[in-house]
Amino acid sequence: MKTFYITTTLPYVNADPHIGFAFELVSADIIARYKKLQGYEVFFNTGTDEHGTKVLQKATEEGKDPQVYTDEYAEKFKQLKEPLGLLPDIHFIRTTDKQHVQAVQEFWKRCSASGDIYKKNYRVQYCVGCELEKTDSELENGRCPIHPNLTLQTIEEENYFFRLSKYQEKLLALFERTGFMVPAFRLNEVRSLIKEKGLEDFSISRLASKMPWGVLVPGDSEHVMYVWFDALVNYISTIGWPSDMVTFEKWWPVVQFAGKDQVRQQAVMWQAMLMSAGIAPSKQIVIHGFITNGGQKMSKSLGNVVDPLTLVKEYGTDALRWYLARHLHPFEDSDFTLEKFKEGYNADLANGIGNLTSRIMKMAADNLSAPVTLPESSILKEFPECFERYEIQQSAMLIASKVTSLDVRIQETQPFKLVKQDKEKGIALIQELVGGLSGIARMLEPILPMTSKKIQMLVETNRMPTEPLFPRK
RNA sequence: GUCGAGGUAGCUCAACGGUGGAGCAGGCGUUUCAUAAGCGCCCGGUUGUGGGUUCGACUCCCACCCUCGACACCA
Repeated sequence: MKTFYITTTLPYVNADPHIGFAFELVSADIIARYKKLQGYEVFFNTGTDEHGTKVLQKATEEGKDPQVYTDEYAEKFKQLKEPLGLLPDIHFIRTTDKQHVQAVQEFWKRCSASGDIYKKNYRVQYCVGCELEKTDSELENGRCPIHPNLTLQTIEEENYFFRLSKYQEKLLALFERTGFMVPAFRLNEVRSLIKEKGLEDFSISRLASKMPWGVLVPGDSEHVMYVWFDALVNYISTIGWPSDMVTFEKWWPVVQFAGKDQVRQQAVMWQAMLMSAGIAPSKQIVIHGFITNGGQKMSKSLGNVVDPLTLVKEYGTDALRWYLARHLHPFEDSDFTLEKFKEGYNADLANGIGNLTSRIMKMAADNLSAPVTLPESSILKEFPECFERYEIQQSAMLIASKVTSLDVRIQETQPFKLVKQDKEKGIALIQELVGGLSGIARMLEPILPMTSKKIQMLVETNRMPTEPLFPRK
């Protein structure tokens, strides 16, 4: 059987799940479901990234043991499955899982054996005000934004480094592979950067005395692995590497979904790490954009983070999935507002799919003596092509246009009248419409699985819905 | 600053150099199978600005203005 392995990134557990991650999960889920329908055996992975400074910090703030803290958070993310309508057999890995930790240590050893890990002094900048280490991106004009009046201290410590520089040429060669990254312009960005600036080795450990919440470096208990190194390995540990190589070989390589802030980590660091460990690169990396809120960046500090679960509670799972699929650009940033969400819901779902189902199935229930037996209705041929290119929005738009064309067909042929004048012709027409509706249901399967099933059930039992599929809001 | 993408109808976006389109929103009309839903029509744009090439430019060239993204450990 053909196999297909797809994964999201693992969200870091220092904040509640937000709509951006829901977008990533649902997008990957739609592709996973599509592949299943195409006859593939599918492995769909997600999980939580649980080690590192920020988690330790958050746990300490809340007066919790980090393990307890991460257990709670992992549960929160696991519980997205139902409300987001994810495949029931989705795999959920935690970077604190024993099997993962062992895999990471083995992975380290492989890289080390390749001569790609070495010790070097590492300079960190330290803000006395925050009593925290600061990364360059956290600084403004070389100063801590919270304590701009204090001079940062430079602390040196010995860290392990990964020999990223060694893989520059190999990475560039990998990037030549067409379709390695979708959309291509993301790859062009890194490619030109590598060519201009080159790649420097990066630090992959921290002192355990300062930051104990991580995977121990094999053979050196004074060091803990930097959370990047640890987390990336999940993509192979989740499918059994290295203990179950049969399973691993069955699924690898992977199609990865990730946000645009992940390009470097997923396309450069992770691919180099795989090369070092002697493992084939990922199959494909698909980079999506961010969701803004009324044009503004969503962030905790701005307090404008959209909670996907609130939307699900009011509108339902498939309503959220529809919005994510139909109204967000797959690769660019898109804006979210409640008004737009509601507008889209009413236009596409209540007035569109929901209403069409009601009107067709009412005619069917009233006039057909038996459920329509369905010939293999043909699906628009552009439809699968959209998914192959990860153009989920396009596929949703095709469905919407199909809905409109059926509405027009009803208007033009007036089967509700015809059936009174020429019963035979009227019935034939209604059967045709039911067939069309069923075709829509089939196209909806990967995107709105529950709605698809509901419509198919109505067709099979020749009934109109007892209540609207999507009540108007 | 360097590199990249883009600025088109109120909003979101389409348009191989050949009379600027769609969806949503808004207005009018109309059908009754349907969720005050549907369908039709209308409204709506000197295509960022200024030059140039061309018989002809949203589309090519130059300049300028503006917006957004990337620029390494943001986990």
